[in-house]
Amino acid sequence: MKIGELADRTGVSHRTIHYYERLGLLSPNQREGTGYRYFDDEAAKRLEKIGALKKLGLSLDEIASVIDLYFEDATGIRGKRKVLEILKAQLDETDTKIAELRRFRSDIEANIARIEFLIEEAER
Amino acid sequence: MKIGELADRTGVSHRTIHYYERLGLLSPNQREGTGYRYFDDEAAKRLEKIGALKKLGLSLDEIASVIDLYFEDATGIRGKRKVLEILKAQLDETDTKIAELRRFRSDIEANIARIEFLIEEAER
DNA sequence: TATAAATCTACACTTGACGTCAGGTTTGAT
DNA sequence: ATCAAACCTGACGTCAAGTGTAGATTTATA
Repeated sequence: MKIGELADRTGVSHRTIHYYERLGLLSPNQREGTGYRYFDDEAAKRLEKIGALKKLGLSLDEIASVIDLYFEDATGIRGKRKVLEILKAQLDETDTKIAELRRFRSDIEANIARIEFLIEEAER
Repeated sequence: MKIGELADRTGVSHRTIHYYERLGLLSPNQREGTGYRYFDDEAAKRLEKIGALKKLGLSLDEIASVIDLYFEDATGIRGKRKVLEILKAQLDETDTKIAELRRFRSDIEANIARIEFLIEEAER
């Protein structure tokens, strides 16, 4: 598919796709003589994954350095250990983030309880 | 305490503190004739909370509009219900984010398992 | 009392992540 | 064949979130 369709399907603007390409986050699988970019379905999946990683707070640079891990094919065992390392680091980071969110969550709950108490008290 | 100490204690640069003040995220509790800013302990807590909210992905503008909820004193029951609403919305948001992170986490785990399998296979 | 360190204001600069615009090429529909 | 729509590149603009710098003032210390 061409860039327009990819943009429509993913909700990512074509200029943003250009930009991501320049950063090495994804690349069209062929450009033939004409200059037009042609993408396959994986490109759409990559864009989705990029969005998810962004939501996690990763910068595009950080994403660029890990995105390929999610789309490696089964061939090429070379470097797999390193991939494993990086993935495990990501796992740790994710756990940390979850823990932080949990703490934040109970903070909010405490605040809610406090306010609810105040309201109740005021109503009596 | 003066801005330097606050900066040291929170790890937020004095320039950033100035910047936050301009955005209405926090304000020194007095400035007397001299022009120097003097902060109390609450300022440090506010900076911490700002950091937490940023980590949740809130913009400084959004933070400015909710930060006070966390530091309201017990007086003034007026509007408490609204505060409650906002806090509950935040709670929901937080839950959503936690859920997203969990999904992301199991994604990573799946990838780790896949790669581990590949390595093991290659070693045999 | 001198002088170095901390602080002030105001303005300019930076970086990341895009968006806009202009001028040119390619494609698709008639 | 033509002509609009889609695409290309490159340069510039923008917005958020800061950071840097200069010149002046205030405070702390020897």
